[in-house]
Amino acid sequence: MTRGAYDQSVGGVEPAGIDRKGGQVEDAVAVALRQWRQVLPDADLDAIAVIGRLNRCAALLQQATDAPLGRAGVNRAEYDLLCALLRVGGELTPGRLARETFASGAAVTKRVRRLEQLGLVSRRVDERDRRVAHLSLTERGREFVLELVPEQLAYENALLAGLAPGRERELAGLLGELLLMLEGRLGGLIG
Amino acid sequence: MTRGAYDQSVGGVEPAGIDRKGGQVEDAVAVALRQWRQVLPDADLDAIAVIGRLNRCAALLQQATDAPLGRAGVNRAEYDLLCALLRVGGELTPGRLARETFASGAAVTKRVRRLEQLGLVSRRVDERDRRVAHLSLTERGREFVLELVPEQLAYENALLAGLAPGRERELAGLLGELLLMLEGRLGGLIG
DNA sequence: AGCGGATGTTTCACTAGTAAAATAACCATC
DNA sequence: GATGGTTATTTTACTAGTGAAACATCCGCT
Repeated sequence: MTRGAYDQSVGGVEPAGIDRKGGQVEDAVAVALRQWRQVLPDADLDAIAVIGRLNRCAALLQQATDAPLGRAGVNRAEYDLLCALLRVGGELTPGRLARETFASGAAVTKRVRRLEQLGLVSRRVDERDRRVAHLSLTERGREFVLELVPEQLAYENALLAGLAPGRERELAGLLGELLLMLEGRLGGLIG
Repeated sequence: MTRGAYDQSVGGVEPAGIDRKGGQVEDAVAVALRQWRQVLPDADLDAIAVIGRLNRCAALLQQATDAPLGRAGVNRAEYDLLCALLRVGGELTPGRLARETFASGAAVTKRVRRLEQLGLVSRRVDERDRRVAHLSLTERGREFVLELVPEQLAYENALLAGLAPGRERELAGLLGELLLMLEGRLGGLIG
C-alpha cells in the first residue's frame, strides 16, 4: 500500500494493520488500544482487548474461509445450512434450521429457495400438519457437501496452523467458556 | 421456547442453544461438534472448535453491544467511525478512516454523510490537494462520543464480567496471537 | 361445526453493505 | 501547457439480510 501524494500522517498516527512499537510486533487492536490510552488514560479498556480482537478475528476468518466456498459456488450461509442438514443426518423444518444456523426465518426461506433451485435440498410437506415443511439434502446435495466439508475443514485447519496445538486447544476452551456464558446471559440481560 | 404441535425430534437431535450431556452444560458449538463426530468420525474438527465459537461469540456480542448504541441513535459502524476520529485525536481522510475501521470506501462515504447530517462530523478540503477531504469530530460530535464511550465500555465490561479476570487476560492474549497471525498471513495466503 | 388464539412459513418493504464505474484532481514528462 | 497515468472519493447497481405483516393451518373449546 503506497502512500498518497504526500504523507498525511499527523502526530504518530499509523495506518491500520501490522505495526511495531519498540521492535515488538503488535496486532491492529493493540495499536488502537495504545491510542485509546493516550486519549482516555483512565478508561478500563479490557473489554476492547477481547471484543475488538474477537470481532476482527471473526471478520478476517470469515473473509478467508469464504474463498474455497466461493469456488464451490455457495456462500457461507448456504454452506452452514447444508452442514446443519448433514450434521443432524435427517430432515429439519425451516424453523428448526433457523435456530440451528442462528438465522432469521426469512433468511432461511431465501437460502432454501436457492438451494432447492440448485437441486441440493428438497422439501416435503408434513402429513399431519400441512404448515410444516421437512427439508433434507438431495442425493446430489449430500454428495456435494460430503465433498466440500473435508476440503473446507482442511483449509480452516491450515489457517490456524500457525497456532501451536496447545494454544489452539486453550483458545477453544476459553472461547467455549465465554460462549457458554454469553448464551446463558443474553436471554435475560440484553437491555 | 415451547415445542410445536408435536415434537419433531429425531434421533437425539436437540434444538440449538444451551444443552446438557451427562449433566454437563455444553455450548451450542460443542453440541454441533458432537453431531459432527457421529457423521464424520474421522474428520479433524479442531478448526470448528475455534472458528465456530469465534463466529458465534462475535455474533452474540455484536447483538448485545448494539443495545446501548441504539439508544444513543447510532449503529456500531458509526460508533466505530466516531471512535477512530476520537482515538487519533485529529483529522482523518476518508481513505484512512476506511483502513482504520476496516470498512470499504463506499461504506465510509455513506456513514460520514449521515454523521455530517447529524452534526457530529465535519469535513474540510485539503488546500494542497483538493481531492482529499479531512474529517474531524465537531464540538458536538466530540461531546457525544466522549459521553458514549465510557458508557459503552462499562456495558461491554459488564458483558464479560462472568469471566474471571485472569481468564479474560488469557483470552485477550490468545486472541492477540491469533489476530497477529491472521493479519500477517492473509495478505499472501488468501487464495 | 365453527370460533379464537396460536404456530410455521413466506412475503414485503426496507437497510446496510459491496464491487466496480465514474468523477475529480494530482504529478511527471514531453 | 497538454498528455497519460495515478490516486482519492463518490456514485451506481446490486446483494443479502432484517422485522413485521400476511398467509395457511392447526388445536382446544363450546
